[in-house]
Amino acid sequence: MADATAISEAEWQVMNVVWHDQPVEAQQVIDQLAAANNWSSATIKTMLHRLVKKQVLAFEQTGKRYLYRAAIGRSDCIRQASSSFLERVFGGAAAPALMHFVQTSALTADEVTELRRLLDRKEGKS
Amino acid sequence: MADATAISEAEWQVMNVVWHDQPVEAQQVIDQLAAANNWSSATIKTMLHRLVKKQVLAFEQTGKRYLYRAAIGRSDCIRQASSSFLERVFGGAAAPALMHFVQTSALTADEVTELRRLLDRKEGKS
DNA sequence: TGACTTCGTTTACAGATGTAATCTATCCTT
DNA sequence: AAGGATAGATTACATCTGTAAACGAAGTCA
Repeated sequence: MADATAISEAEWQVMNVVWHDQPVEAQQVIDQLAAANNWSSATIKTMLHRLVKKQVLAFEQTGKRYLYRAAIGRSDCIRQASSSFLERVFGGAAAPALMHFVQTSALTADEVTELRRLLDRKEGKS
Repeated sequence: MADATAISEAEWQVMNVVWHDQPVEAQQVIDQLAAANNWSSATIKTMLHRLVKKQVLAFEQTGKRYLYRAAIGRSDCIRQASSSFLERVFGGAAAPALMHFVQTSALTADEVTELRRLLDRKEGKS
């Protein structure tokens, strides 16, 4: 099944930090995730390593340390994860998924407005 | 990480058949999935077995055969998978996820209308 | 009633994942 | 320059997943 870029649960957490703070040193990732997840620093190092091997992360060496940065855009990964989720859980049907999220989420008035705007645009196009 | 009920990719396929045709015999599942996924019948039997062990599936024995039926509602699983997806990919923020899906999906006019209706209701409540 | 078929159970095995200890090379400090 | 701290690499290991063959019991057909 392995899609081109399959990022696991734990790896997503690491990548989210990377995308946010890029470029980052391992230590920064550790600072942000170790305590929160009760992970040892070794665990995070392993994940960084695996992400590099999967070519989701790239790094540039400065002296002894590495500076990591994403090799794949966050939006690409989101696209891929979303479509895989959609396929798996909703058989690929976006509408039911949307309805589910609309009904089960707390949305601010602004968010509702924005969504409505996107829907309008959508309608115009069809 | 294993949430109460973690259903894997392949298992979702099986469950989708079960929820749809419930109660089902193994053979029915095999008929619907084996060819499409290029799975041997043994593979599907394994998945049924594992789902029973995970208590996602229940069965009732009639003679030699089993009649399987879901032990967990589809909507419960959807809720759980959706929230896990949301957490993992969007850090739990529903609005960005919704926007993503609205923008990247093809929606019929009816679906758009329905979504708008749900949003209206949402707004009324806040 | 014996042979064949079929269904569920067991066993198998490789790769992915979560989780981490250990090793090694290197940089900083005294 | 020697010693300690540290970063990345290597090794470890249990569990989960995908995928399936093999096995044993039971129903079916001739």
